[in-house]
Amino acid sequence: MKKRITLKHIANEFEVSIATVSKALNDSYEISVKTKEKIQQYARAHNYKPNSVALSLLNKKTKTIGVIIPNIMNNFFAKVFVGIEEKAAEKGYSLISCISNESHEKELKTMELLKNGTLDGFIISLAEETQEKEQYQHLKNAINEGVPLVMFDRVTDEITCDKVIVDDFEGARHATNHLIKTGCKRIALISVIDNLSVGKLRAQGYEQALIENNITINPKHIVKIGKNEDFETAMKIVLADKTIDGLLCLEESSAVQSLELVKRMKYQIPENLSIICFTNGPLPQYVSPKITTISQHAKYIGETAATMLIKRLESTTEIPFETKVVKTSLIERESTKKLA
Amino acid sequence: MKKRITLKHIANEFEVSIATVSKALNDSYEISVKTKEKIQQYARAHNYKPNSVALSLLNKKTKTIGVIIPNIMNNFFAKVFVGIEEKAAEKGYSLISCISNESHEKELKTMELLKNGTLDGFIISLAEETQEKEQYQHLKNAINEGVPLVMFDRVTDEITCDKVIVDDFEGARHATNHLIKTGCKRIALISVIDNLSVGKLRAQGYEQALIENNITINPKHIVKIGKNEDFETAMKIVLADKTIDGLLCLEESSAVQSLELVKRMKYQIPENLSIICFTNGPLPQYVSPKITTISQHAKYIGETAATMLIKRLESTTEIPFETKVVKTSLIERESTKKLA
DNA sequence: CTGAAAGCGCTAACAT
DNA sequence: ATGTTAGCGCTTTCAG
Repeated sequence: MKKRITLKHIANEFEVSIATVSKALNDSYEISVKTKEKIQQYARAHNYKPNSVALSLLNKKTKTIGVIIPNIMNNFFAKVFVGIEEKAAEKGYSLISCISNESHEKELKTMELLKNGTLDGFIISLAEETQEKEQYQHLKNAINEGVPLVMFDRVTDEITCDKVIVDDFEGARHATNHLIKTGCKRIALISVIDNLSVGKLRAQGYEQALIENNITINPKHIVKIGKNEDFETAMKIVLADKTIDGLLCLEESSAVQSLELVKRMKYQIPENLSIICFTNGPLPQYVSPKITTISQHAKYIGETAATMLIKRLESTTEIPFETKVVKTSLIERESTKKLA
Repeated sequence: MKKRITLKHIANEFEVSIATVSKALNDSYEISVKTKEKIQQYARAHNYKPNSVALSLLNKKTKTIGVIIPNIMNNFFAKVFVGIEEKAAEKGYSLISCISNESHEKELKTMELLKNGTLDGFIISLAEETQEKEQYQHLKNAINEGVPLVMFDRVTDEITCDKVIVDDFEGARHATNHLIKTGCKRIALISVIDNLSVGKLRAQGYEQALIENNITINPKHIVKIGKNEDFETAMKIVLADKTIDGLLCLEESSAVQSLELVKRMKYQIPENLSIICFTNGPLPQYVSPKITTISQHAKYIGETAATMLIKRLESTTEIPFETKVVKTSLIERESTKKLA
């Protein structure tokens, strides 16, 4: 085990000062070509790497971004993370990543912990619990302390900062419209995420589409299922209404589960019942029939968030805060009828 | 935007030395109770946080672990990551994470980049390309430079370090045996990962089970499908042999795809054809029939890897290298027959 | 062309 | 009980 070599070692080796070595390695014009060459060569041979901790201390920049994500097992967040990672790596930033696991406390603690100089800025999507409790003090603190922040997907109006969000309202509205255009008349909304900002927006988009099409909103068709309720039981209650001919599921797992259920109940899909769900992960495309989904362009969201943050970090001037809204796309598959 | 407060500020405030402030905040016996109280209170009021970069420079420890993962969209790796994260957070470590994206170059570059003092150690699973090319110089370098390393899942004998691996051989052997016990006589092996160490081990386990049961190994039943080959075409060629009554798929997506295919071909599952696959992700359990899987205990692997690394980092004495082998579990579902 | 000195924020041994 | 000094590894004036 050879230990890491420092400027000091090199300086001793050639009996010059540390400053000279530093300059030589930075190819300063102040140093003679001869000296530069021998020092650079020695450094290369001994695999010298500047200690980035020392540089961070000096520059008060760590070139590191903190990423706080509610749940990496969620396909959407995993994809966003990939986007962030790619952009960050491209721009020479490292990522310190934390999984809040939907816990407010974990989110808060890691933010406090990391605001100690290790990070230049944060990219965060709020934990479910944070959105439920509406406790945003930790975010306000970060802002106050001048730590740049970019929020994505699960955001809040309480905080003024850069944001990247999905056009959830429009995505749901468009999907609902699509169901209607393909002949569905009685569409149920299945939400297991009504505690999330995005869940609420999607529900609003659904209602808007119904209104625009002069369809009366039937509260019985709006199914909000909590963590502790049994999904299948709740679904059976809705599906007792045999006239239901469309399902808009606000995330993928409820769509896949519903699909299994209605298949067992002998529905023909999409003939008697159409299904669309949010989140374009592997699940909806591996089941049969393949489920039509609303893509949120997760990776692009990640890239955008990273780009926004890095731009702010590297800007010398003040930049006004921005909220970027990413449009969704409907990916038609087998669970919906074709447009005539 | 208030700026981060330092010991110096506090020292100025009370007209004492920086050392006094430092000691006061560390509750040193050297400092009078009065002084301690007023300084601590001031620090709290002004939200003082020690600058961890300065501390890292001083202690030559960053309390940060680098995690290099081939692909976070892969359910197995995502789960391992969760395990690592949980353990690391518990022990007060942060994670710098990189996705190698199966690229040797990305893996190599990030390792070189991060070996600059930012990290205390690495947890890594090799990129596919690294295993194919068998280029391990970057890992050897890390070892030589005294950077502790823990490898998991995709490892190599070329490197001597702590390892956490799955008992892939035994998992495949056990699964194959299970198929045989439930009546399967002609079992095909479906591998899209024969370029990976784990893929090879699983294939060996399969063969071992056949040998033990006096079943002749039929090369036509061993299907290795490369990245550029069409999965469905390859499967149809195998399934032209109508006597095949079992499939052992070495990862989940090929199992799900096979399932769809054989369902279309009107096989009854598990009556005429049984299926088992590796990796216990959501996919196999959401399809119908639910697929029997081999769980690798991904999260536990992550926890173990993190524990091993941290133990080494915090140990003052030399610890011999260890390889922990995690046993798989068979999770029986609907795609296999019940044992009599 | 090279070096001495200061400083990034902090701790610890050593005065006083 | 408090302060001084040195140093972690590096860059950057400013002198020489």
